[in-house]
Order: sequence, then C-alpha cells, then structure tokens
Amino acid sequence: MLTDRQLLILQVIIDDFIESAHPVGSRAISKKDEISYSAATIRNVMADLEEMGYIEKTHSSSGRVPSQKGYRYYVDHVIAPTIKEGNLSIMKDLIRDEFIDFEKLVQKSAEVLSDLTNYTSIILGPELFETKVKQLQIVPISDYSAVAILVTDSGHVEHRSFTIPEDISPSDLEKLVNILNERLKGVSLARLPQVITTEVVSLMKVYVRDFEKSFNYLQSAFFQEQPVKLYIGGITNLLTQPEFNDINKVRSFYQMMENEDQVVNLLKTPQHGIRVSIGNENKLDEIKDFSLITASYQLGNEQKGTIALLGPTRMEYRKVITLLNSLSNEMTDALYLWYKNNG
Amino acid sequence: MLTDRQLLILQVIIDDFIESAHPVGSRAISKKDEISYSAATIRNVMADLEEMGYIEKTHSSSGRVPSQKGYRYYVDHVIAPTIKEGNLSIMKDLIRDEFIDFEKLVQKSAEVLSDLTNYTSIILGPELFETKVKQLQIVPISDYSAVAILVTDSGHVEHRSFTIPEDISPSDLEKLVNILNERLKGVSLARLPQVITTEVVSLMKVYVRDFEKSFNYLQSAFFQEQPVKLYIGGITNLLTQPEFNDINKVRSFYQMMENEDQVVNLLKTPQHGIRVSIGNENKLDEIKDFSLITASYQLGNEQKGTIALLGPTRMEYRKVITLLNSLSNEMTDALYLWYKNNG
DNA sequence: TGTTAGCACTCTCAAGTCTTGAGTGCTAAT
DNA sequence: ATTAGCACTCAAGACTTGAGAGTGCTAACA
Repeated sequence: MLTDRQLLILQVIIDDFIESAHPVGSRAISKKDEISYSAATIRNVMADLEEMGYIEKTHSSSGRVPSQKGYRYYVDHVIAPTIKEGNLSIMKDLIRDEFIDFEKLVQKSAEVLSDLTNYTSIILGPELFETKVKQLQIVPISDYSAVAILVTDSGHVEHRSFTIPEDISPSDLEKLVNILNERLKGVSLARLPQVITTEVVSLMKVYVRDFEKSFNYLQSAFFQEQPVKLYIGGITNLLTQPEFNDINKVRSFYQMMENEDQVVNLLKTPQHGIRVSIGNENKLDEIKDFSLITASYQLGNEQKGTIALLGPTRMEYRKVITLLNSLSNEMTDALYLWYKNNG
Repeated sequence: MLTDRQLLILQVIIDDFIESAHPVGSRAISKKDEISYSAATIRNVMADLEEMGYIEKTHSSSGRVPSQKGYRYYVDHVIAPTIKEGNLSIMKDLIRDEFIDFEKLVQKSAEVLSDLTNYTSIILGPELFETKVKQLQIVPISDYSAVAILVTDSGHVEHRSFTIPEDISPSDLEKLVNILNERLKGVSLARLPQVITTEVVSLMKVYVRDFEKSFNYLQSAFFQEQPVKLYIGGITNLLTQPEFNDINKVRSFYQMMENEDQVVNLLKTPQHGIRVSIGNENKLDEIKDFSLITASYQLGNEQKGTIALLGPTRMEYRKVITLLNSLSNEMTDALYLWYKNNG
C-alpha cells in the first residue's frame, strides 16, 4: 500500500510524463506547486517507489518514468474511483440530422473520437447474429446475372451479385424468391446457414438441379463472412506522438492495423464496461508499447459492439476513459431507441 | 539527341539506381558486362549527361543519380517503344470463381497489384453516372423507419435508411414506391436529381406534405455524394522503400492518402491509356518525390475508372507499365462481357 | 527522526574532430 | 578517341569531449 505522499508523487510523475514524454527528475517535481518537499526528499520517495516497481529509470542517472505497474495503479486507484457514469453529448451534434444512417453515425463517431483525443479510434459495428431477416430479394440485372439483397430488421443491408444458372427461367427465379422469403423471414442471421441447408436447399432442387451450387455460393458470400464492420479513425494521429519516432515501429504498427481480423480479435471481449489494457497486457506484441481502452455498447439485449482508443502507454487516461464511457452510453441509448422503434 | 553510347550509359545508371537506390559511380558502371569502356571514359560521358540535365550529383564527389528529366527520357524513349498491348492474365485466377462480385474483383485486383510490385496500388471504381436505375425499393423496417435500396443496371447497389414522416401510412408508402419505380426506371444516375425535382417531387406532394423534406434527404444521400469508390492496396509497402526513412515523409504521405477526395482528384484524368507522372509532374506537393502511373479502363463506352500505382520516382517503370497496361485491358474486357450481358 | 543541503558520480546528448572510402575532374600518355 | 594516374572533395561512421540533468549518499539540522 502506498502512503499519501508516495501516491502524490507517483501521480505527479505520471501526469508530468503523460504531458512531456520525458523522464521526470526530482528537482522538477519539487518545483511543482502541489509539492512542498525538497528535491532530496523526493529522491528518497522515488527510490522507494522504484523499489516497489511503480516507476523506473531509463538509465542509471536519468529521471524516472512510470512503469506498467505504475500506470496500472494510477488507473485503478486514482482514475477509476473518480469516473462517474456520464453523458457528454458527444453524439448530439452528429444526430442533428434525423435521417442519418447508423453506419454513418458510427463512422462519424470514430472520427470525432480521434479528433478529440489525438489517438487512434477503433469502433466495432454491432454484431448482427441476432438480427432477423426482414426481406430477401433477387433483382435480375440481365439474363445472366442478378443481385441478391438481404435486409435485416435492424435496417442492415447486404448484397451480392451472382450469375444465374443457365437452366433457370425468370419465372422460376421469381418462385424461388417467394419461397426463400417465406421460409427465411424472421430467421436470425446466426441460424440462417443451418435453416438454408436443412429446409431450403431440398426445396430448391425441385426447380433446378444446378441451383444448389449457386446457392452455396450465395450462402457463403452472405453468411460465412466476417459480419463485423470495423471503423478506424485517425491512424495518422499516432504519427505525431514522439514514441513513434522509430520508423520500424511505424511499419509494424501499420502492418498490424492492415490486418482487420487481428484488430477485430484484439477488441473482442466478453467483458462489460470499460477495460484498460496497458502495454504488455495487450494480446498483440505489436502494441506492447501501447495502451488500449475499450468500452462496449449494446444493441437490444444481446448484440454488442466495441469502441476503443489506441494510444501510447503514456496516455491521457482520465480524459480518454471519461470520453469512452460517455460515448458508449450514448451509443447504447441511441441504439435502444432505434431498436425499440423496430420492435 | 543522345548518342548510342550516352543512351546506353544513361540506361545503365537508371537501371542500377532503380535497383540499389544508391548513387552510381563510374567504376561500378565500367564493371558491368554490357559496358566495355574504362571508368575514365564513362566519367566523360557522365559529365556530358549531367550537362544535358539527365543525371545529377547528390554532392560534388558523389556518384550520379537520374534526374527527373532522365527518367522522363528513359520512359519515353526506352520503355514506351517496347511496350506492347498485352494480357498477362492477372485477373484469370481471380475470376476462377464465376460468382465473384465486381467490387470484390476490383478490391482483389488492387491487392494483387500491390503484392506484385511492392508499391501502393489505387483503383478508382467505374463512374456510375451513366448507369441506369433498375429498381428503387423501400423496405419498411418499423413504423418509424425504412431502408431505401437502389439497384442499377450495372448491378450496383446503394442503400440508405431513413425515418418515415409521421403522416404517411404504409399504403401510401407502397404507392410512392410504385410511382418512383415507374418514373425513375431507366433514368441514368446523372439525370436522377433533375428528374426527381422536376417530375417526382410535385407528385409526392399529393400524398404527403412533409415528404419533400425526407425526399430531399434521400436524394442528397444517394446522388450528391461522391459516387466514386476508391480501393487502395498495400500502403505499407511503401514503408519498406528506403526513401521512406524520413518520418516526416511518412506523416505527410499518410495524411495525404487519408483524404479520399484528394486522391480521387489526383487520379482523374481525361487522358486515355497509360500516363506517367514523374516527381514534380504530379499535381500534389506531397508526392513530388513519387511517380504515379495511371491507366484507365472502360465500362461500355462512356464510364471509366482508373487504376494506378504509386511508388518512388526510382520505380521499376518497365514492370509497372507492362502490368498496368495488361490489367487495364483485362478489366475493360471483363467489364465489356459484363456490360454486354446486361444490354 | 524526518528533512534538507552538498557533493561526487553517472549517463545522455550534441558538437567537434578524424579517418576512411567512394567518387570526381583533369592531364598526360597511348 | 581512350585510358591510366593523381590530386582533390565529400559523406559517413568512429571516437572524443564537455555540458547538463539527474542520482545516491552522507552529514547536518529542526
């Protein structure tokens, strides 16, 4: 357990380092308004803090830098108790236009978030497994091709074009669509592949032998694909952070961000509410010098998405956590309204 | 005009520099198999080439580096005459799956192109102004919201969700959709806004007073937006190029690429066929150290898109130009088939 | 006994100096 | 016309040096 004085000094060190990115020395600390001890005294305290692992030196005679454990303590004991559920009306301006699309909204939110913080924001769109088919439609484009359009009860639209097998006539196609609609309406996306294989495919065969093949394609195109949309805002923001001076870091970071699956995986968490991953606590080696703050939002009861901010470990935790907390609440609220309307 | 010997040496210098990124010295040149002169002789030739502006020194006693004028000459007089219309079957593997989507195809092409070259590829989707409305549909999601879906005769799908004005009933909505379909079918996207305002809006008013407002939104959402899709592949590739060692270059480059409008603008060209922009010839300052090779492809007669590769001025022009040339032919062919099917 | 001043010590960072190697330009010989 | 030879230039890396920031320890002080 830390004494009041130790905690105070730890706090000062972290705050200063977050701002300056430079190791903090005893003299600098003693000059702060909130500090009334001499540099020598500070040094003693710092030695203690270092022994306990909360701060460390970059070399034998350098100032101190917060360690991962230090940040952890700071976040858990200093920041967390002061965060209150809040609502900063971040989205209010975005929703001014009542016709705005949900996808657009999320996209915009990501941009705003990154602008506000100067970090990189990542938003995972809501999972769609539990949404249900509202309408499935096939629009013929020519004799050879058509577009299949799927609309869910959440207003989400998926579409794919495909070629029409030769031995199927326009009237057959129409019948097929009717059957599909009848059978699939109200089925959740999660159950869709199963329903199709067990119930629908056999029916299809009545109309056309080769349709099975086409249908398999459609099925895979629609439903076996990663259905999670990823929105990223302000990747270039991180380039302005001093820890990004090493070109190799930039390389590996961008290479990581290019791999969507990896990013999605990084954000997915069963956990509720705010989660803070500092440095090595992150799953991926590429961001072991970063901190990732994630917050989940909910759509209805089950489906949820995640919003996150990625920045250097030397991150403005208070600001970021407050912001994410508010935004996730606001998104949950917005989605609740949306969902209620649909139900 | 350059003598044979001068041209030979210019060529050797450029080829060597393209490979190594280091200034080329007279001794290194004289050791090449294709060169039978001594270093001293080479030096005389190099002095001439420098005087003519085709090569330059980085400092008074360095080897020579091709100048922009040098690259230009090389591309115009060495590469261009040897390029023959070709078809490398780049897309063949991609189209193996006959059900593939056009958008997917373009996306994949961008990836392949960047993998093949280690530069950044940029593809502008085909302009849709000349495609015609195939079907416009409104799917009600709840009492308060609906999704509007527009399908064009090229198989392109656009969709937006919107809220339904309170004083409109489901049956009204159905009537509206019928009217819209009837009036708008076959209208090109370019003419759509005009047709809507002159013919349709007045009709709308019969059904509901406030619908004008909603409709304006839909119209703007669909048709006043940048309708060009941009596909970018392998931005990180450039990070491995030695000219990207300066972190500030990376910054400004990424910031430029983040601005889609700017990139689209950069690629748009009335010109047909292959275009090579070297260094300062580029419109944007941010890429004055780069070369941009663009090739256009056509859809039917009018609409066209652009594929491009962005790399350092020290670029493998021969390879890149051959590749782009082939791919643009293949894309035109593929689109021709597609389009023919639709007509 | 907790706090502080003082001092020797350590390490980084930037500036300055040296050395090496690659490359040039010029001249004189072939 | 071509080439060998030589003096000269410059960049880049290695090494040195000094200043500055910071530490730890000790002894004195309230």
